[in-house]
Amino acid sequence: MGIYIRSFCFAFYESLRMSLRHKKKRVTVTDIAKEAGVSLKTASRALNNSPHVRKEKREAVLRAAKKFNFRPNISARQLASNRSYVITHFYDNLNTDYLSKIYTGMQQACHKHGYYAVAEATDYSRKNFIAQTLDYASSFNIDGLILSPPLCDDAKLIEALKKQDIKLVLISPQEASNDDYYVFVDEERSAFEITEHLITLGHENIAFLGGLKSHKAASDRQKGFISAMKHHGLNASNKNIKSGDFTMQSGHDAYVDIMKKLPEATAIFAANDEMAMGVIMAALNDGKKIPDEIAIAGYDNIRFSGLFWPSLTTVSPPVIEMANYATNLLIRLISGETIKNKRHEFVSEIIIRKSTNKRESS
Amino acid sequence: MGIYIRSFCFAFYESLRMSLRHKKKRVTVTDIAKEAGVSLKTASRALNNSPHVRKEKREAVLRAAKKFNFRPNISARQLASNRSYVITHFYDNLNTDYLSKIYTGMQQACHKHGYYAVAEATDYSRKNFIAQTLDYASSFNIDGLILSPPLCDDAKLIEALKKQDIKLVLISPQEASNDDYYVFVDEERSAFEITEHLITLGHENIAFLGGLKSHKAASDRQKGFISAMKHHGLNASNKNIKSGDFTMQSGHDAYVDIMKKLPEATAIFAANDEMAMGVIMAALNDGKKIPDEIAIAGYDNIRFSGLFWPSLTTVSPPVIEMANYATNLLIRLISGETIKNKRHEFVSEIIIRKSTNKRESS
DNA sequence: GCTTAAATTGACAGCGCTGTCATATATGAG
DNA sequence: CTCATATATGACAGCGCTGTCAATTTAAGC
Repeated sequence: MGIYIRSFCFAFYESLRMSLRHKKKRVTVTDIAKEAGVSLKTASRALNNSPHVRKEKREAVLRAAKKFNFRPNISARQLASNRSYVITHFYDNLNTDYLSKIYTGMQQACHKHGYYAVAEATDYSRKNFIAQTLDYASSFNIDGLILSPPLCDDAKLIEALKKQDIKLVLISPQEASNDDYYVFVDEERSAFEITEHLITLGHENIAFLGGLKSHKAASDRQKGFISAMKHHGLNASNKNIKSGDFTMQSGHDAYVDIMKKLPEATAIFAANDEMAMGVIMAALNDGKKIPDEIAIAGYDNIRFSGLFWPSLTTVSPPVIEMANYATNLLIRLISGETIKNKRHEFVSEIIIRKSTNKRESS
Repeated sequence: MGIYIRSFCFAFYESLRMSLRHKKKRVTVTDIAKEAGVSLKTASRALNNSPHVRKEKREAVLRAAKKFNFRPNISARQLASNRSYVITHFYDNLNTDYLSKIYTGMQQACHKHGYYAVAEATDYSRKNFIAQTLDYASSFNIDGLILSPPLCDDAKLIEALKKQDIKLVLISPQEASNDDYYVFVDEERSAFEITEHLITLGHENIAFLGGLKSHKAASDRQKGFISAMKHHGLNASNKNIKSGDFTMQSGHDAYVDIMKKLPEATAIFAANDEMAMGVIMAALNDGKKIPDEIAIAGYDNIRFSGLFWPSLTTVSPPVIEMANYATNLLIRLISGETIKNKRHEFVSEIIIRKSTNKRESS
């Protein structure tokens, strides 16, 4: 009985399966080659941009491919070349917002090159995590890996992957060794700019609400804040620099604290959006008008910051572009290209919304 | 929608590429067959759960497969069977939270059956949307499609896909025809339950904040609210039923309105989390203590509702499970199984947090 | 035990592409 | 113009699997 149910549930009935193959005629490289008057292999080379093809033949092939709306059969290519054309993003992170953006960027790049993008959740806390990851990557014959925080900061994992000759590109590592390929964003600069935005609006008493010391991004943001303040001859000291733990609640508490010790503050810049939202709630609770009596800025541009009310001025890291770039880089690595610049820096966008400015500009 | 793969746009240098093939010996079906003492084809059948294999042989094959840690080569299988083993989720929705959950559920099911899960953003507003989608699905040889709102409510699209003999399963369609396969969630029941939760806490004057009439889910939620109130002999009329537009701002405005017309209200149930958050902010602004003076419940369990402060009591639809079920269903359809139950109903979980209850239970 | 139908098994081709390697053609030096 | 070298091209095998179909074994019926 148990067995019957089991096989009933999971069996793939061969006989039934057969009936549903659709025999749509596929355009193959052979067709293209025939049309262009070259050999199969030359057509293949032209389609893969091999440099060893004469210009006229290449053009003839590409013309034929276009005419027939040719799409290479990915499976056949995979099988023949012993590559999977799959790029996987390993993550251990619950921020779906961030993950989706990475996936989108990967997909953009993958599409362009005939690769598949796959996102794979891992459980970083497992003890045999590295072994499992290696097993996965090799048994699925993954061509390349994208690693995001916190995985991209695990030196052991990275070393193990490199030893297996798996190409990888890191997104926003806290610190990267000289032979890692990675993309990152200049947090300090963005923090500088958004602070400057507040200063430009006329604020002079601006408080900064930082995060955990161990979090490199948070301290970079703090540096940016300080240098912007100093650059404009304003005060940046313990008096107006507080720290929280990145939760909304801590933003709320920080507001109360700030207003006690620095009642003249007219603007607060929090190192992440959630704390900024906590600040907003506390400020509203306190009867303050936003942004007239107090302006508030955040960091990260989480999805909710645009839906929040009032909508939140914040810093938006170009995650999609970063993932796109990282994936392109990875594909070039896989293809065997030699790449001089192992790192690429991105700059975030400042998104001005109603929590600092009445006229929303985003 | 990045529909066209142009692998030839960017150079893959053949000569360089050659150098990096790693010759790791793969375990193939042939190895398994040899080990198990059967033919290649029998091994293949056993591995694919074909019913036409004797028990002892099947077991021998599976034992051998396990021993060698065999993983079938997906590309070869794709090529030989003219199927892609790819299931794609087409969406046009910016709610990354929701999308990630669907992807997770799809992946769980896909993993189990050796399929790949792919998520593909589409641009529903394009005029040749249907043609492009069909083109994509057929040129990538997609085996099956998952459609979520709003795509799953486009009768024309669905009809066109069916005509192409592409299997599909819908997630939460507003209304589905009799021959669609779909999963859905009982909104009315969950709304009933969460209303009952408020009633159990002792609330008698409960206001409901609904959404747009055109939104079927919103009106189902309203029905659930009304029947729970009536069931407990409480009033549910125009006096305590308001409507908003699903934004935080509208939640805020509704709170003000409710307090004007129904000052004795001690609880508000909003038809989505964003409005509930707007209500919370307005209530805090109004000097009310949550949940002591006013309890607030939402719907959807968006990621932020757990991070919000106070955290929000809400209804959590089992999106991952739904996507998992839908994908399993799809795979069975692809495999040619005949399925009696075309629809499957899910029930949401009520998540009780601090906006209604001091002792958070989640 | 014999006949017939059903279930099980295996030999083999071939999916569409790329790697290999041998051949052909172009280029350059003398 | 010739030979050496670099470059371009093509024939062919085979990646690992599944579909086909024919051969074989088993079960069923009498």
